[in-house]
Amino acid sequence: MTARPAASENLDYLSFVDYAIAKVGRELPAADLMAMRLVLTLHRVTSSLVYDLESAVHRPSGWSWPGFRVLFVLWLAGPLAAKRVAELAGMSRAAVSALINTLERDGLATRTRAEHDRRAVTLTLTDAGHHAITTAFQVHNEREQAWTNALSKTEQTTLVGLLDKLIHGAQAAAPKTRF
Amino acid sequence: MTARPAASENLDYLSFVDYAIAKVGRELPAADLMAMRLVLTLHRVTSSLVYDLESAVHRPSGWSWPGFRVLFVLWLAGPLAAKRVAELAGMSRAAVSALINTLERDGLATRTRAEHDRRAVTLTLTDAGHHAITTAFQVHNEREQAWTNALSKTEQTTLVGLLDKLIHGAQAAAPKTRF
DNA sequence: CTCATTTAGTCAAAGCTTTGATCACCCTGC
DNA sequence: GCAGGGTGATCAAAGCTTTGACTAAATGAG
Repeated sequence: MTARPAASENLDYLSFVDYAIAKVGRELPAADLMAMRLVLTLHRVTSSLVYDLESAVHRPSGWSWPGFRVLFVLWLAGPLAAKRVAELAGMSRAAVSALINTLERDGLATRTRAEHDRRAVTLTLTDAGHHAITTAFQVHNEREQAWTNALSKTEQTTLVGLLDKLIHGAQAAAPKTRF
Repeated sequence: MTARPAASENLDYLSFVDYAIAKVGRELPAADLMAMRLVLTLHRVTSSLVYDLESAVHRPSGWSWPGFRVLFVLWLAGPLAAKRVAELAGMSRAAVSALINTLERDGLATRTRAEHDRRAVTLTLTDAGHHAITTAFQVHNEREQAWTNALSKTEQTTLVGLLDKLIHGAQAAAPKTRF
């Protein structure tokens, strides 16, 4: 995990983490290098993972990662108000609104005015949308397995536990998480 | 970590993970639920973290998270060709090109034609850019500490180790990671 | 009942992202 | 020395993101 920092000419995306930590340690001795390493690593792992899933699974099928997230929420939590979709998928209401334009155009979801609240819009998966998400999810899940197979079941459980602890602790520290 | 799945009306961004896993387990018994949980959790933790850092630290100072990433790379690895910045910051050359337009306009970085290769462009931090990134990084790092304080030092080390193992394993499995 | 406040959704502006041209330049082989 | 192929940067198109403004509808206080 901490190979000897390479010279700056030989760096790549991953080895840059070690290099950066060594350099910041010299430039700003007061910095918390462990916090820095953790955030940098977390971000790089997740970016690589999302990039891989999007480019290997979703874009070849003609959709985007955000579109997948919306379809996924609608698939599992049924017809929902746009506001609820935004909360569960972790995006703004405006983003859901824009995304639904695309999904509706492609025939995957529909927008209907809600019964009791005429401001609200209810989003529903079409049959085509349901078929699309179940098909896509299976390929998606196979790819997830390819990634997680690098860890034993015990390690996977430990990792999830630590991530849960991290996010619940963060909520307690009251950072601005929107969610 | 696995509270009893809530009814769909009471879900929020975090509890949706448990709900989704329970539901997929019923709908698609062949799915690997642990892989699903790991990816979902990893994505949600990282999104929350990035959103917090961006909205609490970077946007108030007038820059974006991607802009920070470019400045960070230039700060630590010195004047660099645009291509190298793209590799180290984990974005496309086109993205760097667009980002530098903004950074140059704001006086934080400069573009100069490279000596030996007149196609290439060398990116350099201005004094203002250097001051901006060192100031921003310290606030950034304090916020990183607020997050990571939820874990003990031992847990932090374990988490980084597991993330490293995950990404190195993923590279071995040859997914499309770009990096 | 009515006026003020809150809330849902959409739009606009600005920025970042990607892929796929396109142009300029380097470099190797003949 | 020069043609062909490879490479660096930029641009264009399309999509997603955010915040903030705006409309319309629900709600609540008096």
